[in-house]
Amino acid sequence: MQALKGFKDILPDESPTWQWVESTARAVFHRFGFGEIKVPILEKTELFARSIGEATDIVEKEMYTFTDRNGEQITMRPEGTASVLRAFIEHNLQARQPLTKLYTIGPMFRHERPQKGRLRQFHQMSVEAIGSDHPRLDAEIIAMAWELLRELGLSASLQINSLGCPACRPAYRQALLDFLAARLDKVCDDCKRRSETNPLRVLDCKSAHCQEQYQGAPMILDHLCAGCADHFSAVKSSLDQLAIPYGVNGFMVRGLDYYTRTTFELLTDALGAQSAVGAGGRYDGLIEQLGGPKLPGIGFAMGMERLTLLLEQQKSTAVPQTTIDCFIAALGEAAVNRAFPLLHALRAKGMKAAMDLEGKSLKSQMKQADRLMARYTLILGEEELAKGEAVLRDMASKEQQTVPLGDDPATVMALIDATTS
RNA sequence: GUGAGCGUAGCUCAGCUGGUGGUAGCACCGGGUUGUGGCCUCGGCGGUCGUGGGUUCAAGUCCCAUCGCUCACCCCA
Repeated sequence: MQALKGFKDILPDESPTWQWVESTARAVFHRFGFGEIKVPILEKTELFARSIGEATDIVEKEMYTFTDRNGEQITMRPEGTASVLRAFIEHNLQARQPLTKLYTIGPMFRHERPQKGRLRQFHQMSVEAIGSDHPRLDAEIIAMAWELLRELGLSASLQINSLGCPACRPAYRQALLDFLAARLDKVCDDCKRRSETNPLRVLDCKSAHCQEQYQGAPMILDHLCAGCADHFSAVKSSLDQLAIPYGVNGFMVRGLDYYTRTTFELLTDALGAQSAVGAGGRYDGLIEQLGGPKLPGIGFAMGMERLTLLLEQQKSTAVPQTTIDCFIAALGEAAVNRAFPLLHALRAKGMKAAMDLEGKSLKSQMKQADRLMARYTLILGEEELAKGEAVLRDMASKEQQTVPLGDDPATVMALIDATTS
């Protein structure tokens, strides 16, 4: 038996890295005023079709969609935003406060060919701010993503773009299509296809030959309406205020249809082709499109596999090590009988404690203590036991002291506490 | 969906033009140290060579299929 293609077990060795990413993210999100929302993994297929876009690759060929026992078309979420907005609308969250800040963390599913940093079940931290179209909010959101990466000890480059709005994008799109129409016979098959499905993406083609054809192509940033142009320059100056470095990339296009105005990506060069560790943008018409109030919003997602890969790749020392407070090494049946309830008592008092249950040699038990990175080892031998004592060894300094066991097993903990502080 | 590379011990890998699977390293267990970890040293445990066919006297090695992994394209976090 083996896991499905593109599905992966996260083993205990890797868990500390994952937990650290998650706890750091939560801390940052909370500091920026975001609250956690937990949303279902399954939704009606229609939700994703309406938000992400019928013609996108995700909806067209990557979703895990099936008919459930009641004959309903349901889908395992391929991203987080749609579900969060559905919940926002369903529970009228806009009625509680003018600006709603939400994040969710969990698995997403896309049937893609697995690759470095890309799995079929992957994990994202997804962040949404709903209720304002102020450009400072865009900058604040980007700043939060930036700050999270900084606190994780990772570096990435920030690229931003504006995709315009329903007032200016259609005209630009038409101008681009006109431009492409004259050159369609000279470009690669991918570009021919893209000009049908997502013309804005054509300009980002990697082929040098195609790039030659696109010299002088109309650029979205030159076709923004006054409102979008002002918004974009305000976003840029707000980022300047926060001293967050960015590059403007007029080719950057998102794969989801709902984006408007500001879009951004956080890119790394350390993950091969999967260079985006985080990306997002504004989606001002989406909530209304899903049947909710006419409210603007902006959000981003970060890929947890990619973050943990980066941390492991650079052997980050920031990830806290798993250690234990005390290992109890007991020698002989009488000592084990004394140690076993002591172990339980220490744990009940909040201590990370461990002991060997197999009656191994002291040498073996010391090795276990070392492997578990125990701060202390409490050695309970026949001799000490007879005197109601034990030996407490500081594993780093190798200093040992004889300690009274006392009637209450937890006195040992008090002693360790005192020694630690 | 397209293309390329790769599957040998828990992990990292040797294994030549087919001829008995490696005293390999790491990890694990034990001894050296009859009650003291990391270093050292000695020993031990551990393998359906991904799976199924085929060629051959003989296949880890060659061929086909299949599953999986990896990388890139596409797309995307």
